[in-house]
Amino acid sequence: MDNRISDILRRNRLSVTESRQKILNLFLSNTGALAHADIEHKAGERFDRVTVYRTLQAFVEKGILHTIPTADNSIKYALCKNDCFEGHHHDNHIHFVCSKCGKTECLDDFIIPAVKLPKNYIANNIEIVVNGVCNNCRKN
Amino acid sequence: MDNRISDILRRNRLSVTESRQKILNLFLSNTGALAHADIEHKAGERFDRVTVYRTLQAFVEKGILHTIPTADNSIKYALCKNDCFEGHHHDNHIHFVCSKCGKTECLDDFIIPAVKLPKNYIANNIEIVVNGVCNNCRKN
DNA sequence: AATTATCTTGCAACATAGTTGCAAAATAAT
DNA sequence: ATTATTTTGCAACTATGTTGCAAGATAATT
Ligand SMILES: [Mn+2]
Ligand SMILES: [Mn+2]
Ligand SMILES: [Zn+2]
Ligand SMILES: [Zn+2]
Repeated sequence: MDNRISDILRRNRLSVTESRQKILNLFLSNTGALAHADIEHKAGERFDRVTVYRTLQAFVEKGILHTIPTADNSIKYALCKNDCFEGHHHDNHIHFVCSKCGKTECLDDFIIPAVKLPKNYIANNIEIVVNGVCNNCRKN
Repeated sequence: MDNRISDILRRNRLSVTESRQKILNLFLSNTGALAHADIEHKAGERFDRVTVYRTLQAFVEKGILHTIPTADNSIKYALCKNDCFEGHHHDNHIHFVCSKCGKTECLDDFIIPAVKLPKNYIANNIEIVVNGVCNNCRKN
């Protein structure tokens, strides 16, 4: 399999195994976020449910993937772009869910704006999920 | 039970039953959002799981409650303040989750700001959930 | 107020999502 | 090549959510 993939795994001190390579490959060769179920079935390949759970969990811990909470209460996973590492995520960008094609995207260049809060409230993390119609679906 | 409660139910064309009154009362006498589990056990009272699901669902449909998606992928429910009605919610405010006391609040007066999106993207709905420390917990 | 019609509830049974312990298999270290 | 460590898959389990249906409660009608 791709060399880049085993590099990423080794860099994060994860032993390179077949399922980790295949699951990571799904994210690298896919734009958009994936749900657990997507991964479990993807491409005819079938991984054990438990392995998928543990792999996603490991990837999130290591800062390879981040989670996206969506309105329908299903977690999606997407690649971290740059400066995330073990236990320290910096994925402060807007997420977009298209109601036509269902795709969930990271809008990596669209920074979370400052939000006003009541007096003495402290913000640590701000999640913004926009639901709407993406460029592609608007045209068709 | 409180008169106001049966009024709300009748106004929404819901027959006034004991469980609906008790569950609605929980929200009226409680600041902050409640999760399904909170409601199921609340105050020694025990309602059947199925009844709680169906009641919450009915209240959301009627515009009495709205849902709040949280980062840990658990839905919370909170009262709609004003102009929500059957199938048309207008709860476009910020939600705040305190990481100390765990309380989830509707910041009803804190309007969702406009967010920049890529060209040709259309926003229909914007969810903002802020995680941090509330006024109360900051002082202690 | 009594009867009838409609709606709601609780139970059982089911479906799906997620977790844990453990032996076997795979990977990494020596 | 051998040993040590990590990961996997299975089974068994818990938690969460859904559906059909008969019995009970509420609302409408007389
Ligand atoms: Mn993202
Ligand atoms: Mn709210
Ligand atoms: Zn789209
Ligand atoms: Zn607090």
